[in-house]
Amino acid sequence: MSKTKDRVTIYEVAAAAGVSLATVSRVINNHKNVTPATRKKVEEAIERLDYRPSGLAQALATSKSTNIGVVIPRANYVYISNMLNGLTEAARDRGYMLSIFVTSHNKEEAEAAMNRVITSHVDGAIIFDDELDVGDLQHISSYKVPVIAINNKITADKVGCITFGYENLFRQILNRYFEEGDKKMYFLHVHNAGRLLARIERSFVTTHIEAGRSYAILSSDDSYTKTYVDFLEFFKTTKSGYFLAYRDSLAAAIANAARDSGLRIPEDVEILSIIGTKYANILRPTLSSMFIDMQLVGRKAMQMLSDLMDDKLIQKHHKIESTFVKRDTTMF
Amino acid sequence: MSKTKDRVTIYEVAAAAGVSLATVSRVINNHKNVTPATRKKVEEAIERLDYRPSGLAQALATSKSTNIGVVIPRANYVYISNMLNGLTEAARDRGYMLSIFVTSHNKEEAEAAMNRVITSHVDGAIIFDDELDVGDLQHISSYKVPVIAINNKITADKVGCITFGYENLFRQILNRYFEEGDKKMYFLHVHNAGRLLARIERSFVTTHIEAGRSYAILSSDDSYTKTYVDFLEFFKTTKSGYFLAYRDSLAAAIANAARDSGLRIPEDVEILSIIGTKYANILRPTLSSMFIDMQLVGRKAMQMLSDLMDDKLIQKHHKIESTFVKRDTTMF
DNA sequence: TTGTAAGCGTTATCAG
DNA sequence: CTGATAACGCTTACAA
Repeated sequence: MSKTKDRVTIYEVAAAAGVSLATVSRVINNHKNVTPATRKKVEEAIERLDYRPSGLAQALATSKSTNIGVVIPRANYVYISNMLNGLTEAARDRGYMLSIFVTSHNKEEAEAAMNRVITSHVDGAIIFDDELDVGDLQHISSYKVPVIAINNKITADKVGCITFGYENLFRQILNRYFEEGDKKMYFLHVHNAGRLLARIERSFVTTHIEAGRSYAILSSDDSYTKTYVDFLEFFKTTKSGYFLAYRDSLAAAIANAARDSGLRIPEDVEILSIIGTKYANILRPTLSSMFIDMQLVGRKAMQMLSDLMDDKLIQKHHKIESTFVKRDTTMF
Repeated sequence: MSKTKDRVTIYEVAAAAGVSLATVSRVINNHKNVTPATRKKVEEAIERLDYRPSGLAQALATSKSTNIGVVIPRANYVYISNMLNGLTEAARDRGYMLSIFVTSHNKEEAEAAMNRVITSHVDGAIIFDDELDVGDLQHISSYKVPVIAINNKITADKVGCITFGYENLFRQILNRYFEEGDKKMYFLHVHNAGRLLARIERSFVTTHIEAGRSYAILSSDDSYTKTYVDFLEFFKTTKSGYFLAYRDSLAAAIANAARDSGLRIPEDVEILSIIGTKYANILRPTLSSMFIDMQLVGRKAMQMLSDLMDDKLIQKHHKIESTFVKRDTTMF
């Protein structure tokens, strides 16, 4: 049988060191009131037995798990992994581990994830899933789980949030283009790409309507190859336009298709990548893009959560502005 | 004070339903031997009190945490997030959560991470950090933690591994080039980029030596911009070469610098991206690259771990071969 | 079918 | 300074 030796417990250490388990506990928690001599005895026993305390038992006894739950959508976008990176580093610096929960962009799964977060007994949660509403988040925080919501404007008792400043800048870009540019604008609609995109799409529509401009929504798959092929077809008949794509790879698909169709960028075809990453600068033509430093978002979220858990988060809502970087795919 | 109501426990549910806590436990664990009537009473009480069992207490009682520890290097490379994605999905399908531990590429941190994995009481671990050796992994598995090591050929009692088939293919590519190509080869050395790169670099050297060929190692920073600037300089004096770069962004830096220096790809400058991602196909020129499906690696790792935990992993070592895709940056 | 009680591995509150 | 002992919230024989 694969019965390896059972986990060494604090009792065995106590026995080996000839003290009580209480003393061992004091040693591993660096409590004062332990004679150097006994401390040494205990430490040697620990070393000898290769003892590691059980985080589980500690968590149960102290009701602190040093675990942070992170809920993210399943899509493996570069910007999400950037955020995860900021999160992991900030968490590590504070001595927390991260438990990852993935969801799709749908409400049921998001709520199921919530339940798993609750039962998993985390000390706090960072939730990047805009399918959840105030009720859901209040619900989880009623379990004494402080929450930072990302991309979801919600504040409540133990709930803080980080939102992205996209729409203002986006409108500005459009309005400026209405004045100085001359091409018709096309928005790439991606099904189920989350509420952020949906909100931007709405901005796109209303800004056009307010300006009395015509526009078009193009339905797209969230895949480079498919989009590339579609646009090769598209550019057979349409020879110019200003295209707004959700992410770099989609924007690149349009750029590549345009070039391969003999169109000039940005003279004939202009493209804006809405959620830019570092690839916007690596791809050729370099992509004009809107940008948010997701690594920063991750770090900030962890910092806010940390404050929230200590009951000293004053600014419960933090807004991170996006920036616009003009590169080769737009005129301005 | 922020004293929200305390967590509802199984006792309160039992009291509310007028049964004992054992019965409640049976209900939440779907044990048979519970009258529909009592089951209903209990379920109503659960609903009414909005009760969620504590995963912590369950884990302690059953010594199963349904948690898998994942150790990954801190670098936020696309291929790592791809793997993470495969991992998260496979884990979710099996009802596990993932606890993430990040390390840098150094042995001490890796060992510290090991300790955290051990105390965190996970049911199994997936370790993608090639700084650890057999001893370290045996050590963790002596705590009854089954382990799958990725990119590290180690098998032991409760240890399985996934390795990458890189070197053979790599040597093949080089040897073929020795026959048909004519440029001098340059290997981009990146400091602290892990043992996989180091191993490939060694292959590079020995293959050249065996063939009696001269070569060069170029020291590089792991940054697109820095590499791009360096190569702009480099191409002022050197006008041709076959360059081997660790990842897509570095390969793109060379390609862009070459083009911006008026050099032709692949006639003057050839480039191979060693760890290709989907961007190899998006970038222009498209990058010839070696490729491993890291999402698959993640899924496979989870599957092997799952088998290992059930004591029915027969093939403890699984090798995943890389493939070579010729694209625009090489002649063949 | 249901209840009682002994763990699971710690921490923490008392006495001593 | 150290040692009993009661939690922490749940599972699981064993009894009833």
